[in-house]
Amino acid sequence: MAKNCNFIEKLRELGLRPTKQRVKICEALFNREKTFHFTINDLVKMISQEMNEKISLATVYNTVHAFEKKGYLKQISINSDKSYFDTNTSAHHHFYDEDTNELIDCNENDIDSINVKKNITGKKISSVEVLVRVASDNQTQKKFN
Amino acid sequence: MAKNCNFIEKLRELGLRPTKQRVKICEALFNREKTFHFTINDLVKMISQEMNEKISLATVYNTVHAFEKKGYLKQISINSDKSYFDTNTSAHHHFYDEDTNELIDCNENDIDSINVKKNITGKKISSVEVLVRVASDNQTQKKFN
DNA sequence: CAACAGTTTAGAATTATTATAATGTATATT
DNA sequence: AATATACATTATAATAATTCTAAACTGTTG
Repeated sequence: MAKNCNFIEKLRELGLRPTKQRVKICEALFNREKTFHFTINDLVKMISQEMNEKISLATVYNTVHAFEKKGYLKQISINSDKSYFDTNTSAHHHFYDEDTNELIDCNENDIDSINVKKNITGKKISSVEVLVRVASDNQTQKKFN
Repeated sequence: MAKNCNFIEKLRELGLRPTKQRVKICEALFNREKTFHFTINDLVKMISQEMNEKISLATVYNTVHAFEKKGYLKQISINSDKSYFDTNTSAHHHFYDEDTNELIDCNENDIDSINVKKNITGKKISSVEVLVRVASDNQTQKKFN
């Protein structure tokens, strides 16, 4: 952590102007040892509280989406109510704790590699994601018809 | 397909009053041969256009969520922008066509069973879902730091 | 340092969903 | 069958997440 990367250079390489807002957001997201999972709301709160900086909500959305488009952030699908992002953009899976709404990374060894046997003509697989939901108690499923 | 199940009885068994709106929604959802994927919006449109019935948006939300809570519908996580439901509540995986936003069921044979080796103490696995995204062209991922 | 294109911003607009409170209706009881 | 009551439906308002807009601002290039 605190690699103090030259975010200005990084941003420039991406073709994004290194504005002070973007650099701050980089510091918030990428100056970390561990993978970071967040919602836009988390991030805005973090920046304003921990970093004592006010960045417009729209700018945070723009920037996060710009980073996502460039492949430096990944969007994670959980239950639709919230939209999570992940600083770990490599192919990896997640545990989702339904009790605490916490998202946990899977290591490579936690899940055997997925073997997709179906092929859709004209399409390439762009990702294979596994979401393992865990909870204290389990519910059973029924069939209607 | 027109199994013409007795939805009134079914609803009653669930402890849900068989109102005409609920029966209509059952007809829209469960009178089908194949699994059906939909958003609330799709469903409302279908009911008003194809079935020529006007059911309040709030009622559709309430009813779909009631069915989900009872385990007769399943919510599927894709990209957060839309919330899909599935009439197939058994454990199964999905393909998601990023070009057309279409959701396709996986058969049992399309993906080998997932072996989850990690164990979270005090938690049970409540589901394991795989989402295979497909698209015409592929993007590569990069690392920021 | 001037000019320009790309950015930020506050606030409005949009979209999805949930809450509210009045009205309606299925069901059990008479 | 009429009635009471609890549960449902509805239109509308409220909330939340996200995107749009248009004006002001700022990196960058020359």
